[in-house]
Amino acid sequence: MPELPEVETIARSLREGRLNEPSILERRITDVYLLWERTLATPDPEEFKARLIGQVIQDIGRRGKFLIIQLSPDQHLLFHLRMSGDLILGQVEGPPAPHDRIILLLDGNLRLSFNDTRKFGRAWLVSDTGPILENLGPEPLDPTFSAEDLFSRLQTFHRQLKPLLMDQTFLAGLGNIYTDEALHIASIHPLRHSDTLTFAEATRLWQSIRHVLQEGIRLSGASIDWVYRGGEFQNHFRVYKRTGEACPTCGTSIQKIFVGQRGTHYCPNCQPNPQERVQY
DNA sequence: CCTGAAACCTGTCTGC
DNA sequence: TGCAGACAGGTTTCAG
Repeated sequence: MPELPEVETIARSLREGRLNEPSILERRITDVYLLWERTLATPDPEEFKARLIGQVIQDIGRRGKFLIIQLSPDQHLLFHLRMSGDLILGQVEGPPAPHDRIILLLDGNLRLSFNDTRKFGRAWLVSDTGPILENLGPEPLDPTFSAEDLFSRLQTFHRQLKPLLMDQTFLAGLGNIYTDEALHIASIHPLRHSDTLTFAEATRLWQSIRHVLQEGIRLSGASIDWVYRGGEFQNHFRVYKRTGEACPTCGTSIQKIFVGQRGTHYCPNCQPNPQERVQY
């Protein structure tokens, strides 16, 4: 499921609570179950359990698509949800749900489950988040991330624009949905090479990236298929999963192509193909 | 340096 | 109905 807005939505709901769900702040971890070993990246299962039990949750944050649960100044529990991961909080009742991979029991009869159908997700318990997070690019919603920053970074590479935007070392947080949406709003073709964008185009792209991410967060993320629940950004897609439907801007039929092995949706009128532009 | 393919997984949907 | 194949919100690794 998760791109930046979905991870941010989960982080906020765990931190602040929401309807019928309490905050997990200040809760103590009373027990740990590892139901699928490969979900745990580090440390080994025994140490994982021993170091977690008794810890109290101090804060919940996010960096890119990583969800970060801070337990103490030198104990951080990180989750990456990859394609199908989710964190589900509920009362302890009955057996684990299908696809639960890691379960934390919290005081107050609460159960925090890392549920992940496709088993791509990972968890890390580390004293220092540096090695895991240090290669991530800037946070797109950080107030210090400017259009000038994006423009200069784009000029550093001669790469297809969409895969570059989804490269987490270039920019942290965009995935397939929000990249397609941002490129459509900016009227830029996904196959443009990054160093061909003008400053005006880079500025439009910067604005559209921040806009779609903020809208995604405002709408509590996108809920598609069997994964995730609650968000409604999926009702506001302009191009994603709308192949053959009318472009909301000009009415042209939305096209789907593959870019870097990922399904890519765009409007051939609003986002002209660079290879078809007449060269003088 | 850049691109594409494959791998890691399970579930759903489409088409024959 | 059954079954093969394509595809899905991500990332890593390898070949060319």
